[in-house]
Amino acid sequence: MQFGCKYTWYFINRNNVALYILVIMKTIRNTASKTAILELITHSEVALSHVEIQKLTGDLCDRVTIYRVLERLINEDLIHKIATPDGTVKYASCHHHHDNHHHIHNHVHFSCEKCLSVTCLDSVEPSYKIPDNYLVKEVNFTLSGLCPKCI
Amino acid sequence: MQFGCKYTWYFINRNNVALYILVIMKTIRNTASKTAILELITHSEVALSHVEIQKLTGDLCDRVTIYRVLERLINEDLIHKIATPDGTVKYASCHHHHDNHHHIHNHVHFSCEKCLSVTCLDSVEPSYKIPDNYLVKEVNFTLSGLCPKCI
DNA sequence: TTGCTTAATGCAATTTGGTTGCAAATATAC
DNA sequence: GTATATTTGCAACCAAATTGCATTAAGCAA
Repeated sequence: MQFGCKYTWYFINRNNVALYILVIMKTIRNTASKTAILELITHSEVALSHVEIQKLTGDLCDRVTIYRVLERLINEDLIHKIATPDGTVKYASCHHHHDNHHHIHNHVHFSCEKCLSVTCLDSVEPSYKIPDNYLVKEVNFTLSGLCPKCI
Repeated sequence: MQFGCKYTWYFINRNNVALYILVIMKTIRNTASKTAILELITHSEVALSHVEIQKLTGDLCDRVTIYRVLERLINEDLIHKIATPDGTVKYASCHHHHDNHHHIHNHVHFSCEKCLSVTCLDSVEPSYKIPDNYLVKEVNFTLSGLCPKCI
């Protein structure tokens, strides 16, 4: 069998049933839009919304492309999505402050109600207790109020 | 001066300027839509979105009315708004578990990534430390993963 | 370098979520 | 019951996000 893209065959034998699994590997491409948007987010002090990215990139690319690039960057684990308490979606770069014991992704953010900025608080480590019939995979901790600049 | 609704006059004297302030008291009315929507939210195990409320109420009222009723219920402090990690807005009834020391409104929720349900975790009390150049007014703590039903 | 394959983009159209203005309906006080 | 202001329904509007499809271009191999 021949394919133009990269692929691998896996073989497993389960319950006397032979399975050949074809894994097609999608090659991720680097484009001008993608690198520019990632640059913007990683160099920004605060988390950025789609409209903010659109204004900052100007006519670099279509707004639909921005959506698709953001989606890809999330899949590649280069950025993460933040929802502010009012439901606005923002994007920030990942710093990978994982909980070493349980490999839980921690997101600690501060959302200023005055200037509407969202900042990652990498130094803050929240602690909590939860009934063990829940499986926690991600911790999303958003504090809101006034940031140092607006206080 | 005469008004059909309730009102009070306040008088203050500040910097040699006399101010008469008229405070008009809006009377809140109970309607079929309002009671039905509040019933729905208070009796629901999980937080509900606008579309979910719309489906559950059927043709009880217009979708605009739902928005306006929800807004009023929030103002009356009977329900509160929750933003899930992906940016979806949901509504749940208030249980008033305030932080006794700082009078900060605590919102602790669990968001299931499989059934997309959002539940209030009233028993969980997160602890944290934050640089004191921030003024924290509200704490929004959302854990995500798998809920007991989906585990 | 050239050509091939498939990922990524642009554009238009569409869907979804939420808001606003205004006339009509209705809850509450008297 | 009547008066009055609140609430509702409807239509229109707006912004945010998604989808389909033809076109463009990134990256691999020869």
